[in-house]
Amino acid sequence: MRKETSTNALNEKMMIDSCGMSSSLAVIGGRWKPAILCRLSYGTMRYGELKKDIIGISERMLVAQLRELEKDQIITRVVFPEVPPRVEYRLTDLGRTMKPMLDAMSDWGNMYRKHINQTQDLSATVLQDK
Amino acid sequence: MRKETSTNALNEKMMIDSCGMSSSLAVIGGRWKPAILCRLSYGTMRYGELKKDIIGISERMLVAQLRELEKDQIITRVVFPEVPPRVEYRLTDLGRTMKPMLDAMSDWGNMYRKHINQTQDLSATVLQDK
DNA sequence: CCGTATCCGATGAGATACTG
DNA sequence: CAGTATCTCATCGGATACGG
Repeated sequence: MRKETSTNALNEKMMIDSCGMSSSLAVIGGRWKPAILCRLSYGTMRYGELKKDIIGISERMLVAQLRELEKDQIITRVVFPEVPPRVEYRLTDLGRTMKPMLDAMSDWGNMYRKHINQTQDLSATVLQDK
Repeated sequence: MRKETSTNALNEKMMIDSCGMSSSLAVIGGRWKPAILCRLSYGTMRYGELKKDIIGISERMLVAQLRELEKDQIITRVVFPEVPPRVEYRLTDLGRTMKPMLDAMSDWGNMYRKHINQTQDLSATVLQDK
């Protein structure tokens, strides 16, 4: 970034050069984490609510992604010793610091989709800016 | 955004709920695209420069990622009809609109890594904010 | 209600050798 | 110089059945 001295042959260097983006992607990447984070950013949710709300996710994947986010200290899992059992998930303080990043990604993604749809509609099969 | 559409027609709803994040991740996600985008955000680069600079990437993956970014209209590939051949890659106007998002991701990722390293150093085996 | 366990196909990604 | 072509293995993600 500042200078590209490629004398260091470590992948660690590559990650530093990638400006922390790789670290962010390691936490929020994957198919389902955006959906989970987007929902929890609005507040606490129960397991069943997440499962019902995120259309198409399997229980296996939901649990796996929640466990990863918990391990990464982005969310917390609160178990209520009741019958029937109840488990709530919420963002940690660290998780809430993601908001500017999530907003930026959401904004650009929406803009990008509109742009792609427009160019597709206008030029149909022809890509004239290539 | 690209490849999920075939299996489940309801995924469209999920992606809208995910606030465009999925669209962004479809474009910038993956192991090598952060490294490529980060470098091209500083200006034009030749194929060989990218290959030399991004430690550990195989030619196969470099070409594949560049082709995807080109298809997504994020970068352009400029071929100079010279001997020896020369090919330059640069961001498109659309690609340059990613900067706020890339910066936000970079900033959060760097902050996150510092945070994780600190809590590891300080609390060792104990996680007290759980 | 809130998960695990198991199986399996699709995709991502690395190594190596070759080419216009 | 700037790529292709194959082969291979690891990981991601889906379906289904079962467990506390």
